[in-house]
Amino acid sequence: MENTELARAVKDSKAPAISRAAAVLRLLGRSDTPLGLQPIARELGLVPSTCLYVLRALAAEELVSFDDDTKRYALASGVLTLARGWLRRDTFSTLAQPLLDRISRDYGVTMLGVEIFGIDHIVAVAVSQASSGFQLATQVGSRFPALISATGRCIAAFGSYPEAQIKARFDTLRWDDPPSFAQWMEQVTATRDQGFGLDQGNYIAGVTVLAAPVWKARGKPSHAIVAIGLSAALKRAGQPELQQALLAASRALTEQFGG
Amino acid sequence: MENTELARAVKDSKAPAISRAAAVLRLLGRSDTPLGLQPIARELGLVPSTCLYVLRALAAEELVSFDDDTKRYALASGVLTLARGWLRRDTFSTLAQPLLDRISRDYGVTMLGVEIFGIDHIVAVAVSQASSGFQLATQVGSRFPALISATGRCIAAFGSYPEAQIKARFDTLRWDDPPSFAQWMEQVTATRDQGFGLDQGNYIAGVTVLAAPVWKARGKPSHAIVAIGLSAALKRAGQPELQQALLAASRALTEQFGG
DNA sequence: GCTTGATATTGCAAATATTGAATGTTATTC
DNA sequence: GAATAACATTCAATATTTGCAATATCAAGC
Repeated sequence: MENTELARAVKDSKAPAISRAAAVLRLLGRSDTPLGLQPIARELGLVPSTCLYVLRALAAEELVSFDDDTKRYALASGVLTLARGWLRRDTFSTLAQPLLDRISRDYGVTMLGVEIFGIDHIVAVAVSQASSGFQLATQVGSRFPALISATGRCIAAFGSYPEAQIKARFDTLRWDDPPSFAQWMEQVTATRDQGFGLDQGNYIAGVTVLAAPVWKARGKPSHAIVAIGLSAALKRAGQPELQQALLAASRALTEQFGG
Repeated sequence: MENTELARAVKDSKAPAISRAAAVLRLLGRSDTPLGLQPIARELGLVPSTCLYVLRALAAEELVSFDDDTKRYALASGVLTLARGWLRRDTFSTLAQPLLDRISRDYGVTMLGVEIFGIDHIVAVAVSQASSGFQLATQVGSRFPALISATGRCIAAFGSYPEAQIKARFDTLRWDDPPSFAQWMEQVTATRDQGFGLDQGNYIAGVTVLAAPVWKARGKPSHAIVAIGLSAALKRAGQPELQQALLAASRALTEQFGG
């Protein structure tokens, strides 16, 4: 479990309190309800007293809130203020946001701007929710495996990773309706030709996902923009146009951003 | 400076590394460019070697990024992932977002959902940028003094703070075009009657801000929703309707949320 | 209302993170 | 291009934090 990983991080680091603090913050972020001291300590394999000091320090920094009646801890909005510092300086999310908003509005889809972390994972750094109908809820900061869904096909297509490595990663993915590796590799090839990735109900049944890569520099794409909509709705309402809009936006972003 | 405050936090805490880490994160969040070890240590009054270990621990947790060529540190997207954990569980921002999006679209204004922290400060927890024209850039996580602008008038009007305390805070505010305290108190009274606060170019010249309070429980309002637009544009296009929309949304939120 | 089980909190000894000087490394100046 | 300055990094001694046990506090069950 995470316990052993945390134990290692604590051992190797010269500032173990920080590893513990980060683990606590992540645990609180994962939890759906505020947690008491004991559950936190137990889950992370920490000594309660140590855990208490960590929580107190985090509370003093306004990164966690403490309810004195229930003695429960939860994330506080201080984490948002940290995130703002990141957002403020991220060129991609700033440039992408208006484009995402427009496509989202024009086609009634949820749009994401994601940052690519190699073949490991992607993080949503800009979000524009579909205004109407079914909401496919994703927040800024959401993390996904790199090779999943439409973005995954882009990363495989344009990332020039050895096939063995891709296969190994591919085998760990969880889909609603998993494609075979062969099928998927065909789609990766198609992605290379078309310039965008397409996932029709594989990742989530009934949901179509399109993704187009964005380059900060030559080489592997650094980001992607993603459109997510109900397959039924997209069939009715101009998926071809959406594809063009997505491609145009991704090219514009590479232009401005990669400069 | 912050040095002395940090020094105190470090002394009092049983996990000083965490205070230092938080200070480092905030500094990196404030900075417009990545920073080297020395500037960080100097600014925060930390011993360089200690600061190095803090930065390494934060980097290992993916909360800061490290460029090995330039030896510079910056916030990493891990802070976004933490923020997501908070957003995911915040009822107000979830409920408010669609309402903000709609008003923003209908009236071409930038909409904020803010959380109120007593008479001290407010934090933007949901944002919907005006789609067109001049962008009044505010990100999720942005922090403002509690009594500034239209929200400030709401907090003064509905917060039942002693006037002396309000006056003391008021005197520390910075406005483009500062109202006198007497003028401002009149507007606070008007806010109590109308149910929403109005700032016409005081906070930012040429910009009109409206804010309506939202209650989680009886007593002081816990949140507010805020509309921000260019004064000239709002005069042309239905400020009265916007006021009604804002009031309706704030009442709906109090209903669902406070319910 | 008392007991029981659980939790949060404190004190103390031992392990170890912090410190400041020394060393290696890069960038800048002449 | 050498010398210098600033920087990042390592190292060993010590001041502190950590972990455990003991205590205090709380909630639930009988």
